[in-house]
Amino acid sequence: MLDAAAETFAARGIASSSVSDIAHAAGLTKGAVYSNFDSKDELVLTLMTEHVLDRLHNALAAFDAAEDVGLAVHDLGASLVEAIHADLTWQHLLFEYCGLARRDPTLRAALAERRKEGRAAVARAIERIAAARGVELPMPPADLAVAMLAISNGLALETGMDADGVPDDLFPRLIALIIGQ
Amino acid sequence: MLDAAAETFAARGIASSSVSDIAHAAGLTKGAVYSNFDSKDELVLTLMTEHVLDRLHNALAAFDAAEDVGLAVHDLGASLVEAIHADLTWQHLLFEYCGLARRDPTLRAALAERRKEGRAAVARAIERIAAARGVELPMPPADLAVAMLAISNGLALETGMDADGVPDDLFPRLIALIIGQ
DNA sequence: GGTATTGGATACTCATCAGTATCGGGTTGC
DNA sequence: GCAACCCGATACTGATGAGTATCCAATACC
Repeated sequence: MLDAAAETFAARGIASSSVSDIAHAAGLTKGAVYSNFDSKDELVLTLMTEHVLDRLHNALAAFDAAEDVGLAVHDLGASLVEAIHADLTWQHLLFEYCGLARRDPTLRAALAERRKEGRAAVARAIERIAAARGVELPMPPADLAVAMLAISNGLALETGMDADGVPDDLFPRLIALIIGQ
Repeated sequence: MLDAAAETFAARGIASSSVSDIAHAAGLTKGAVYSNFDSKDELVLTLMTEHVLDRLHNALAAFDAAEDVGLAVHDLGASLVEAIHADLTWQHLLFEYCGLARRDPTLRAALAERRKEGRAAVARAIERIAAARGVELPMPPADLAVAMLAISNGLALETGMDADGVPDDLFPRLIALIIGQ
């Protein structure tokens, strides 16, 4: 059900997907949706929350792998880029969701909360890796976390507008410059 | 008329603004809109095109000012940040527009074209400034232009999700690190 | 001064979509 | 076996919004 919703949203966007569309994609009807969720909004919220947690989990796993296996910072960036590419559609969904949240105080608060947690988790991961490798960070881990997320999202946005001209390895190159190798 | 549309879009978003809303904001009615534009889509396209050109023009003016007055790179970044802050709403409109374009091949092509031009203009400005100051760029100007636009947009996105935790001066600090002072 | 043109108003149509009410059929518990 | 209960289907409602048809008035043009 949530999978069907995810597919539909990916194909048509959140706002342009009707509840019927979603139900149909799941091989069911509207009634089924409304017997599982109170409203379309709740469905969206559930789906996004779940996926955001997934993404965060994956990203942190990548960090941990980097720590364990001893990848260079550059390679870590590359592996993140790969994840981003595979997940471009999702990132664009997040952008739309972000736009929706702007006009809905409840949603906005919920999103801000989760985002804070996500940033904090990334910040801790950065700090851990830096400590493990003896890397001197050029700014507080929290700011660095914001920067990494922003660059990742910004590049995804740019890719969405015009995929040519956004080199695949731009992200790791930027990270390397910011970290100072 | 376009001003009214811009205000309405800023307040309610593009998709959630009805043609009546826009007309009303202009002190007119739907008929007036449809006697000036063939469709809502055309109105949106006109408005966004115009505003994108404005933004580009302003950004380039900022670059030129930097060159003339001899601001440090850091200060240039700060002045850009100011422009971004003032224009946050607009940037969020661009994100929504970008999402709309994803599902409309015509729109997508138009947006990609304008984006390419914008990036090229920024790249030329960067190259010019670097040459004027004898700064050695860490990567091709084109890539640097993409990076700057991406970081600016990424930070705007992040600010939209949770304004706290995105320091005002993060952008110039990142630029400084990337350029290497 | 009279006619054509244009910018805008009013009042529709038509489609879409969130949400509701109600019904059926299968499963679970007794 | 029977009753309570879900889960899902069907068939609505009500609202909204894009787009259209038509009319009106003011201005421009001859």
